[in-house]
Amino acid sequence: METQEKPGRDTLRHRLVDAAERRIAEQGLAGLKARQVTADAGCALGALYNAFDDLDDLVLHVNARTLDRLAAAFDDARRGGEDAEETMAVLARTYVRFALENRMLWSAVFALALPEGRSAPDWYVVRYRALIDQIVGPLATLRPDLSPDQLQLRARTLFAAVHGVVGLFLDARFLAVPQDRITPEVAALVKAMTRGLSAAD
Amino acid sequence: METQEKPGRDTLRHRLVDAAERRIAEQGLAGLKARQVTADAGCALGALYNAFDDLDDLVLHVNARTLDRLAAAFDDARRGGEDAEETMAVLARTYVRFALENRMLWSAVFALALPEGRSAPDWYVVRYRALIDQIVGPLATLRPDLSPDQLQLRARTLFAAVHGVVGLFLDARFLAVPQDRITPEVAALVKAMTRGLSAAD
DNA sequence: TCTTTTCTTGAACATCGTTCAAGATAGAGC
DNA sequence: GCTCTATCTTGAACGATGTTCAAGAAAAGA
Repeated sequence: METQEKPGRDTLRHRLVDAAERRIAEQGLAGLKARQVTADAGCALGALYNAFDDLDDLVLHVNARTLDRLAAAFDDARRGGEDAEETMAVLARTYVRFALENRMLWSAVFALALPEGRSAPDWYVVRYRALIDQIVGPLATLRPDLSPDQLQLRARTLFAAVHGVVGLFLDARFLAVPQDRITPEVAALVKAMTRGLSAAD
Repeated sequence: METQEKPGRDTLRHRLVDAAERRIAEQGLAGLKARQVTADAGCALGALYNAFDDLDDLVLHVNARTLDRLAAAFDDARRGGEDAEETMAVLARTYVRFALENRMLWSAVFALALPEGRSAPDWYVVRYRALIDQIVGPLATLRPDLSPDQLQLRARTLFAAVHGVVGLFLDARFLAVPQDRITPEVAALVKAMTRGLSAAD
């Protein structure tokens, strides 16, 4: 059902994603309204539903961009570390920094709740998997005891754990924590998870 | 602004929380509608706004119940462990089991996004803090090198990390993972985080 | 019993996502 | 150029939603 993306940088689809990205970055996911975003993109309300299935579909495209940017940051970061352990630490710092600098867009990636049963399309999942794969590399060096299958799973666990820490700390619903304490905590978490050689599993 | 809670088990407030809890448990947070919940509770639409400030306010009361039940489960669990390390492992298993058995209600606790700037009331934050405090105990035994302040922070980190793992694994948006693989991963995470004595921080 | 306060009601309002029939536009074939 | 067809565009309309509010009912106090 996903129509071919025309390469043009000035298609309606592109302008809509731009407008939605701005809106989410400024007002958060909840601040994204169909009427507002179509006005920003300079088209009628209904045109949105010709370009995309849904508002959720539009958000998915914004989120894909965000994931791509994080993946690019990971790419740079991976070149920074001397050994695998340092690479892992750099990746963690990169993640924290990215989340802090792109708060709204980053939360939108995880706040979007697809309706019951509807799962993300392949072109979206691919991006998430690419992120995990960047972790598998250094993790494999640090944990030669784990099978490829276990490595894949453990990389996701590590990602999810860091995600949970950053997310729950950023969310001011519960007691707010000074931002400069997040990075050390995440570093401790990652170090503990990667220094697992002495202890089994 | 929070009015006195009358003790009666059959007040309108109580019936509304009951109805909302059922609705969330069955349909998820997104399935909770003002008209539906007031019909279930047997009152008019407007009565909701006399009993509670808001729909969000109602959800907060449902979430408080959920947090109380998790705290009770933690209470039982803490009596189960021989030493501190085992206690911590039991707490982790308890958390995972609780989240799996109360999926919708548990996600509602973290899915509720208060409007910009509005933070949770004290009577709600107290419940979250109580949960963390149950972790601080065994963690203090395992990590005598940490100051009280660092302990409080590290307990939150641990909680948030486990939360992230369970949350991201349950969310079928990204690749789904068999449920029986979650518990071992969380166990490995907790073990790594508590066995930090040899490594610094 | 009268007065005052509190609770209850459901119609009304504003806003939202989404649909759709009608009009505009753009190619394709000749 | 002309015609037919397919696609894009439009904005009014629909149904659902959260919230408000004036009016009436019930309860509480004196």
